[in-house]
Amino acid sequence: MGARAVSLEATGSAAAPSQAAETYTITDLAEEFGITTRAIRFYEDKGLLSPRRNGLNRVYGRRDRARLKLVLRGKRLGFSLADIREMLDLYNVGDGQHEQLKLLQVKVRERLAALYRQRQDIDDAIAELQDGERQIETLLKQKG
Amino acid sequence: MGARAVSLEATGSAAAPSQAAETYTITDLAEEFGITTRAIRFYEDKGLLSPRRNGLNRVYGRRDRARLKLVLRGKRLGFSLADIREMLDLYNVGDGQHEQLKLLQVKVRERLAALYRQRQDIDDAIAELQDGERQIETLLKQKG
DNA sequence: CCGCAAGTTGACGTTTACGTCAACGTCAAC
DNA sequence: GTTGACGTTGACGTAAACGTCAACTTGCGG
Repeated sequence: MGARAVSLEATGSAAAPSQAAETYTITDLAEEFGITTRAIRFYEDKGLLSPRRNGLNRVYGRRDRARLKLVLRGKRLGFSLADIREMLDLYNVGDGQHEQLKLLQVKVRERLAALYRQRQDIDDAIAELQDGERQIETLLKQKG
Repeated sequence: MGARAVSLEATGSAAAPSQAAETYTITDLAEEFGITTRAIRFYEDKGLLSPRRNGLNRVYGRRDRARLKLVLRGKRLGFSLADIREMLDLYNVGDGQHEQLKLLQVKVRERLAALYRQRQDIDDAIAELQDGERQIETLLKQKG
């Protein structure tokens, strides 16, 4: 269908500074962030995004784009989509209120604790593997 | 059925130092290593173990137990069961020959490289989250 | 007026390492 | 003789985050 309809000036234009609405198609965002359209629709299914519609077509505004950015950031930090959804929901209810901040703080600290544990596990594994590597080299020198 | 049949002296006895065969039932091993019998059977399905049989019942010897130990060690180090199978197979073909050692070395180095990358990612995430934590605290102090 | 590219929904497939039945066998004890 | 603990195989379920496919719809370029 015609998805390129509305997005006349997605990346900023020379003339017409009117900034009418700053909208994006699903492929605009997919390309910008290096993900697939399927992923974006999946996020919507999970309640992380809720773009407007032009008929059937999804129309993303600046806030949608910002939300997507937060989603990807959350993923990079290792949060599950469910976690991310929860955090985003919090921010949209009271918009940065005390309670929400507290909860976010809890989430962040939990994630940090998990990451510390993970790093410890990895360090242990690295140590063990380095040991193994040395042993292999010794064997290779002996019999190799 | 009768699984406790053969395993008269699994953990070493006072009399009868004959050490007849040193066999274990599946639950012996499961309990010793803190895993489920289902897991052990699963490993067998994947070709990681191949205990003898007493009729239908699995009978594990010392070598089986050693292999299982290696499997669990491999898992701790982050190898997939397929990887572990490959490595175990290598060790049983030529039993520690040059070629096998070389291949094992490659595997170990690959795994190390992956772990270094993972640790870097985790460190990045930790830094970002610590940053976020500070910002949250600042906001909480400001607006309390 | 037609085709094609881009969009849509919905359903099923993928991967890994098991968990969870179901339905059954069997041996030792009570 | 039956209960109960332990064993067996086989099949299906789970979780996460999408990929892939099918079957359509729609609007713009030519």
